[in-house]
Amino acid sequence: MSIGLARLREEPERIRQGAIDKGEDPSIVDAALALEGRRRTLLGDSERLKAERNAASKQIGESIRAGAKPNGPEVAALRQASTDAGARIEKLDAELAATEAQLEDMLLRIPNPADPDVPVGDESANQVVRTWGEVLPKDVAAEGGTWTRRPHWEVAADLKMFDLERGAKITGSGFPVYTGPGSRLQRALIDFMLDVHTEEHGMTEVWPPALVNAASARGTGQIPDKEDLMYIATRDELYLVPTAEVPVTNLHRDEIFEADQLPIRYAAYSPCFRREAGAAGKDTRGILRVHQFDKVEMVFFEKPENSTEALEWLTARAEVILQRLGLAYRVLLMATRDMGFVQAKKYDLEVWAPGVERWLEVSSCSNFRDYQARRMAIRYRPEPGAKPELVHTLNGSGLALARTVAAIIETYQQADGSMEVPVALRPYMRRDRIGN
RNA sequence: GGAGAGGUCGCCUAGUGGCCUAGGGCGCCGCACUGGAAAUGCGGUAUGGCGCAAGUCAUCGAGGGUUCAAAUCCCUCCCUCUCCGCCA
Repeated sequence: MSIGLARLREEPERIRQGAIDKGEDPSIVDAALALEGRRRTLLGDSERLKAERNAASKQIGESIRAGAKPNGPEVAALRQASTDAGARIEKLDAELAATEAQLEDMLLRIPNPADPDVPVGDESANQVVRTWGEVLPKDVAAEGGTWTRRPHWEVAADLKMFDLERGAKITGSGFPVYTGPGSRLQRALIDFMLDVHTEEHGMTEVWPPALVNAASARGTGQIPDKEDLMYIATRDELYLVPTAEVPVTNLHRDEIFEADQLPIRYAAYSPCFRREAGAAGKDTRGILRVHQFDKVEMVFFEKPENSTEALEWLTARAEVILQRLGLAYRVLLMATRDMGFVQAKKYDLEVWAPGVERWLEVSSCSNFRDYQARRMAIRYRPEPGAKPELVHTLNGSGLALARTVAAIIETYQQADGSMEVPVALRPYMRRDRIGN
C-alpha cells in the first residue's frame, strides 16, 4: 500500500496535512518529493545511455550483415562504445535502484489521507453515528425479585459451550475449544451469515486458504508493517491469515477488470489467527480476545466513483446481521488518529454485551480507496480500450464470531441459567434453547 | 517425494544469439462493402516508467549470469501438466 507518485507531485499539501491528521511525521512527504526528483533525473540519464547502447548493438548487427568483418576495426569501435555505455549504465542503475528503494520505503511510511468528512483527532473524537436495539441492563427485574446477567464465560461453562482450560492444554491460552451446543453455534453463525450475504445481499461466496505466501502478505501490508501480529510457518515461508481480507483481496492481485465486471463483492469465511502481541494480560477472561477465531469477511472491488457509497452499503450489510440476531449495537465513525494508517474512512460496529457491560468491537468496515489497490496493482478499464486505472477496495467484517458469540450468550441468557437461541439461528441450530 | 514435459502480447501458437522495436491465427474494436446482416477486405488491439511531444526505456513465469547484443545460451527458484510413490 502506498500513496501514488502522481498524487504526491500534484497535491503534496493535502498529503502532508493527511499525515499530520493521522499523527504521522509530515516531513517524509518532502523527503519523498526530493527523492522523486532525483529518481527522474537518474532515470533520464540511464535511459539516454541505454538508447545509445541499443543503437550501437543494432549497428553491429547491421554492419556484419552488410559484410563487415566481425573482428574488424569498424565493429571493434562500435563494440567499445557499447561496452563503455554499459559501464556507465551499470553505475547509474545501481544508484537508481538505491534511490527507488529509498523512495518506496518512504512512500510506505506516508499514510492514506482520511476522507474530508472524517473527524480529526484521537479516539475521543470518534463519533457515534447511530445506535440500534435496547442496551440491556445487567440487573433484571423479575416477578420473584431480580437476577443479574452473568458474563458469557460463566453461562457457557454451565452450558458446556466451550472449554478454555483444555484449549490451553492442547494449544495455549486464547485457543478456545467449542463443544456441543457451542460448536453448533459456531457452525450456525457461519452458515447464517454466508446465507444472508450471498442470497440476500448478492455477494459471491469464497472459501480461501488459511495460509498465504509472502507476496500476498505483502500485498495487504501485513508484512513488513504488522509481521509480529501474525503466526508464521517459517519452514515453508507461509503466513497464517489474520483475516480473510488477506487471501481474498489478493485474489485479484495484478489483474485488470473491464468496467462491466465491477463491482465485485465477496463474502468469505475463514479462521483468523492473531498473536495479539502487546495485548498480554488484556481481556484474559472468556473469548473477548483470542488467538484463533472465525469470521465472515466482506471484500469489495469498486469503481472509484462508487466507493464512498459502497462503504455505507457494506457497513449496513454488517448491521443487518446484528439486527437479525437481535443484538444492540452502535456504529462509530473513527477519527483520524484512531482509524489506522491505510484507511481513508472507517466505521466500527460495537455490540452491547450486558454481562460484562461493555461495547465489543465485532466489525470494522473500511474504504481504502486506491491505496491498497496500488500496491497490488488491481485495476480496471473505465471504457473498453482505455488506460487502466486503480480500483477502490473496501472490506468489513460481517461478522467476527467470538465476540458476537459472547454478546449472544450474554444477551440471550435466561434467569434459570439456560440460553434462548436467537430466532434467526433456530433453523440452523435446530433448537430454540440451550440448557434445561 | 521421484521421473518426464512445459510456461511467449485476452486465448492458441511461431520463434535455438543480431532484419524479433516478438510473426501468424482466434477473439475484440473501428472503417469499407450491404437494404440490413453474414462472408470478405483494410486498419487497430499488452503493461508500466520518463517525456509537452516526437519518442524512448523496461518487461517473453521470477531472479541472477555469459555477450557489443538474450524469448533464444548457463545457473537458481516458482508454477502447470503426465506418470509413479505417499496420503485426509
